[in-house]
Amino acid sequence: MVQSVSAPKAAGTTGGGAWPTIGVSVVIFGLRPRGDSHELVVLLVRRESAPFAGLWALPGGWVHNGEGLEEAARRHLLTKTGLHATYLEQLYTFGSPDRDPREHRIAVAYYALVPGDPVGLAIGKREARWFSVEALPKRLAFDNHEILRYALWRLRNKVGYADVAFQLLPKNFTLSQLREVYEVILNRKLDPTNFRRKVEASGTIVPTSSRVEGGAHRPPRLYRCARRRSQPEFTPRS
Amino acid sequence: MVQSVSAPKAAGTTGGGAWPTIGVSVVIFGLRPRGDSHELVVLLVRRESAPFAGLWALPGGWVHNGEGLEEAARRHLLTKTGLHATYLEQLYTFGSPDRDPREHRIAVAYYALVPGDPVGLAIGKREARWFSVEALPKRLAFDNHEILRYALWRLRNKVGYADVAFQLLPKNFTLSQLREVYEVILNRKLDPTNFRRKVEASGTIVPTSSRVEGGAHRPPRLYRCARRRSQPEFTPRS
DNA sequence: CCAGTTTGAGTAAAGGTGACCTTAACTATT
DNA sequence: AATAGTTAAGGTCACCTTTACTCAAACTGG
Repeated sequence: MVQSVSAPKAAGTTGGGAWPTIGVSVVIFGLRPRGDSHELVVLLVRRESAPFAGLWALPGGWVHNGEGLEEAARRHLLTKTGLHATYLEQLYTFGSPDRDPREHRIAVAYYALVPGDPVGLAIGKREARWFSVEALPKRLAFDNHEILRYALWRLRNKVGYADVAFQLLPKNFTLSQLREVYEVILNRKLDPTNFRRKVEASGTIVPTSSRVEGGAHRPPRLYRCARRRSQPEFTPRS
Repeated sequence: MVQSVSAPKAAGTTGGGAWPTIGVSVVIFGLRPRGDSHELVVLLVRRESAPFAGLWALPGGWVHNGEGLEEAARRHLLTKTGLHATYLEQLYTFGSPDRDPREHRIAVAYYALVPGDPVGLAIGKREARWFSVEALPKRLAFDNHEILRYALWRLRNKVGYADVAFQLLPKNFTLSQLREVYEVILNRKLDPTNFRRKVEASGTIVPTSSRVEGGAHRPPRLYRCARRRSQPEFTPRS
């Protein structure tokens, strides 16, 4: 029953901040064509004001009172980038007192996957850009480098045991496309035959009747995800 | 710089709450003798004041300004129970606006493992008790039932691929003891021979020169964890 | 019509897992 | 003193999964 009357107000140097404030940060993963292949990219926005003005940062912001965390993440995702994420999962909560020089601000980090080739961003006034995960800016605002590193680690892990790769593809896809997603995320080549057998046995994809014609090779069959909207295997509702 | 001046208030009883407040909750797992075996138990404290007065709840409380999240979890763990956890890992952040009837309070949940047989608690004034995970109170305060369910799910998953089981045992232990920890957590019998082979091959334990004498059977060798203080495989520093 | 590509299917070796058997070493009982 | 009962510790075998590799099918472009 520790109840403080003074609400957190732009605390930091001021003596008024009794409790940490809270916000969300979203690591948005996408797939971008690169040569005859693709690369894994993340979306960063340029900070306009202090602290870290001019540096690139993860999209995010405040959590309103009465607003759920995932709801807040979706809101910032949409208003800052115009993107709809098909997949959104809580990552970790970063709460080091010195991660924001102004005040003790806790960030609940999420990561999102957006399907297709998200080249055009419906951005607002903010400058936003996709960065290859292999060529990130040297310095990012706050502890965003650490958040990103963790998100990448989690995605690479998760792709090994959960059906999360579809979320980066359009509704229908060939097995080659799906395999390429895995290859890009894991950063290594996979055997086409073994990959096919594994994913077919897992029952997570369903063959379509249509094929892709026009290639200089045998026309591949199109597949779709067996159960659309696959969410995290255990989703706390709160 | 999404600094909304008009903050949604309606923050519980206090009129000043523009943003959600933040706290930590800790799921503390222990091992308790039961018959000639053991059972997995969690520590709950009785709430003295509203809301949910009289109900059992997870230990926890506020995060101070300038205090790290894990630091806060350790503090509440120690002051409310007198226990030192050998293992502490962030679980999930629960932020549903209606999880606390008074105000929007976000809870960063941790789970902890305490070694040995933690029968005696150095509790303060609060009433605290160990509950078997098989016989929890019907109703818990807040969304603590959900947090607990998730913690148990995570522990059961984690024990399959990470070396966390040692954390519930004293420094030296026999393979039978270690196996029993797995059996209790997973709630099923394991083949002693196959378990031995697997854990020996994993290289996570080191044989000691000593054995346990006095049993009505061949004296078992004592082992210890290969790398003590095994922390989460990826530990964000922030 | 042939070269080149990817699709899609199959096969054999290697490694891990689960079920089961056997011996070792000690205590308690007869 | 012998024996039954217990768990420790080591081994084997069948089965499944993974990995590496081979090969035919189907299409396009020259």
